[in-house]
Amino acid sequence: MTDSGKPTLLVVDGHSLAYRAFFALPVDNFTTKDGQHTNGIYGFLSMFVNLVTAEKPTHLAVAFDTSRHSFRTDVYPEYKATRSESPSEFKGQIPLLQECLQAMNVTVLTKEGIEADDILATLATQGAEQGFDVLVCSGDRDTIQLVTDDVTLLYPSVQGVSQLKRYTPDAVVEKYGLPPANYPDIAALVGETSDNLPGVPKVGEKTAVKWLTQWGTLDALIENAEKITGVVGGNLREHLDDVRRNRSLNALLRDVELPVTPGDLAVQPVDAQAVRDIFARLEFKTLLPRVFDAIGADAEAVAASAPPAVVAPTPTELDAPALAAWVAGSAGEIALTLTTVGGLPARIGLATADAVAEATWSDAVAAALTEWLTGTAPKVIADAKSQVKALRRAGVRLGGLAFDPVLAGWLLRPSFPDKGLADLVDRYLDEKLPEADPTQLVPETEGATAGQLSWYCLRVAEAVRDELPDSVATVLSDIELPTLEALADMELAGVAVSHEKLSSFSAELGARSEAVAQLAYAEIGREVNLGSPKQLQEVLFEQLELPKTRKTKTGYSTDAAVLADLQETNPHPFLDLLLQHREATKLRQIIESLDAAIGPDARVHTTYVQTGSQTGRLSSTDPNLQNIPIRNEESRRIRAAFEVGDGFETLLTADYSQIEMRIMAHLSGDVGLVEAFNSGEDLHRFVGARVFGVEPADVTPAMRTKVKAMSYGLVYGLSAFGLSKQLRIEQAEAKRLMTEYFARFGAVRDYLRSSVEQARIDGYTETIFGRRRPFPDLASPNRVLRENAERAALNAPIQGSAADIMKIALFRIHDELRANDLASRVLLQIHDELVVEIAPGEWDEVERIVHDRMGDAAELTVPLDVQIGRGANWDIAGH
DNA sequence: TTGTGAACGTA
DNA sequence: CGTACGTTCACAAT
Repeated sequence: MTDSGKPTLLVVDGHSLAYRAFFALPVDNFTTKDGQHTNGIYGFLSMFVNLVTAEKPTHLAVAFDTSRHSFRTDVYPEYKATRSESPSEFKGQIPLLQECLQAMNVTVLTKEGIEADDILATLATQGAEQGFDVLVCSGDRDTIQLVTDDVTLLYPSVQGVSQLKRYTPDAVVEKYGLPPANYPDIAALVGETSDNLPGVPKVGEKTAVKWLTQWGTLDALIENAEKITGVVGGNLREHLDDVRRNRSLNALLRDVELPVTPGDLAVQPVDAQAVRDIFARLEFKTLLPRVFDAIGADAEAVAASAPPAVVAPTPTELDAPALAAWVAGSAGEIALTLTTVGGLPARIGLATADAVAEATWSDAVAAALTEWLTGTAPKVIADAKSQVKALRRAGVRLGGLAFDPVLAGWLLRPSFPDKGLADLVDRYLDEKLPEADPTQLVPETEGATAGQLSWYCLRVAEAVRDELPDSVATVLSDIELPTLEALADMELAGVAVSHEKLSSFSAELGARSEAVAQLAYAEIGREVNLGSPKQLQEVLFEQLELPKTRKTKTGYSTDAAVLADLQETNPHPFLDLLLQHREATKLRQIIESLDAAIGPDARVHTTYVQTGSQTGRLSSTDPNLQNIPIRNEESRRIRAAFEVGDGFETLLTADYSQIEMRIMAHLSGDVGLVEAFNSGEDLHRFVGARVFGVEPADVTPAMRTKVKAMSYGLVYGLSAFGLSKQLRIEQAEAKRLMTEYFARFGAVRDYLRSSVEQARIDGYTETIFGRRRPFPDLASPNRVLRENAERAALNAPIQGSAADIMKIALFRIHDELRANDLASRVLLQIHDELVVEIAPGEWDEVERIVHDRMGDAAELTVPLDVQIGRGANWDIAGH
């Protein structure tokens, strides 16, 4: 009810608003477990709830189009004909949205051959006549004609569906210069491209308004068309038929026969149970209370429909012998959780389907459980690596790791940002994992105990398993879990890093960067913060008046590529000094953080995040040891600080050469590329010879550089534009290069194309070993999103297969070293490289194991080439 | 104190 | 307008 005391009728165009929401919301975050997209539904309902909350209508209806076919297409078959078919991902959401609205007891109106806006027009007209304040919410501009003193249009702004612009008669006049009733006249003259209604050429809003103001009505204008001078006048006379047609089509019907009248549309409380059911299917959680609040719901019905609250059982506290007996008496899988303090076990909690037990960790507990813990009895552990490490620190090597729901959840949805047990409980059980509020000294809610965590872990594991395709389950059991065990040992081992080497280098760089900074200040006559892109922009582009090149979100780029470009076109001593300063401070910063990470054992222990990538690679944090510099001579001094540890003889490095190109050769079966790898010739020389039509011996360094960039670029979905930029050559030449390349290695292109096409059909890509990565955006109507997805989908099977192969090699080496009682151990993995610490006298045997297990990790149509290096530090070993 | 963007290191 | 990562700093918002 409005201030005027009149009832308020809100009528909404469901189709157009859901369509806008569909484009506005990222599909990744709005896809159910079954793969149903819900972004349009969610976006619409969210906006709808806000609208109802803000406007508090007393009467309510939502109208939908039935199909593209309408009385308008009967009259003018080309109507909306240029509109691309709305994507099937969107269309499938409409029936579900209507189901939601029905559950909310909101009247849904459709009529064959009639568009939603005609229904709105009819209800608005009737509503105004019957004394309602009417609100029309639509994304179609034609509804402007409905605006009167009693009818207000709410129109979504460009920023998104959440921002609605209010069109009252005054607002329409302000925006268009004419009252609402004249809007269709303007639109008829200007035309509407999205509806495929061409208007008068060269006539825009301004001219249309001028004419209509002058002549009063469209009919008067048409009658006086002869009097209009100039080219536009001629255009008008030539297109009078179009104008008449437009005007007749953009007039909304106000007398559609409907099964209801505004009076029938009184807002009713939602059907709590039905809303809960459909929202559960769509996996909407936060929306539920918002709908109950906004539309209203019977409190009792809401309570009655709520699923019974799930409360974790209270664990039984047991002593060591009782716990051992509990384990012995339990059949099947047992979930295990160790809470830790300082990296050592603190409490142990166990759960089966019907019992939960826990105990404080002690030597007695460890002793009582050792047989079970180290044996093959199957255990389920969430985020197992940290707990496996804690147990190893306590002297127990866990056996029988059967399942990790966190790893499994990541394999199912590698893009999901949070993947801990709490997120899985939320997603797969639709429950909340009790967590103590860390900001409160005395938390209101207690966090789950070790036993309860195990109880949740076991239930989540069951739910996740249900969703796991066999091939993905195999990746988990045959690749990820064995890898986890190897990573735990690598992290515990750490790598010896020389504080002395680092600190002297750091001091050197510190002095240099200070000296360079002073020289740079002298060049520009003042001191600025050389690390501040903002201040640098001022210096470069204002003070020195250098040409502005690449834009960033916040201004102009000052990155190394831009500075190098500027140095070529507008040499200035400041540029070189700035680059030198950047380099020195960057190196110093890397050194400092590395130095800070050296532990009391003089070693650095990184953490490998097994769920850290979307492709299957590992990532490394605290510190990241996968991005230690190597590119230039100076930075290699950092690698020289990674040394063989006390009690060991030397370091070994082993890396795959061109593994991604080899995988490409294998997957594409390209005869030329396969031959390249089997010929023993240098890959880029071989490819260059083919592409440029010369003998391998005659391939110049420039030719080699080009095909090398091309080959690597292929794996990333490189374009001619990108290639030309990277090689600093003309786009035409880059294009020619690509054409020549594909003429010789056509199967490569065929493979890349078909793999993206297959991914579009399946909705995911797959590696050689069955690891999947979903790509919902391949179906996106948004070109940028779609093309980004295409490049990522092209790369995923290649990068992912390489990651699989390296993981397999890694755990087999790890396992074989242990099985053969060798003290040598793997320390680091850098995607295609391993660093191994060799114990005295073990070089020969370990070298053979590493070489062979890396070489036979996968059976490809081309050999896997492995390069081995040896040295007292990483720099020497890496050569 | 926290979040974001630019920049830059690796494969 | 080339994929996949993590870290640091400056700067703005809080």
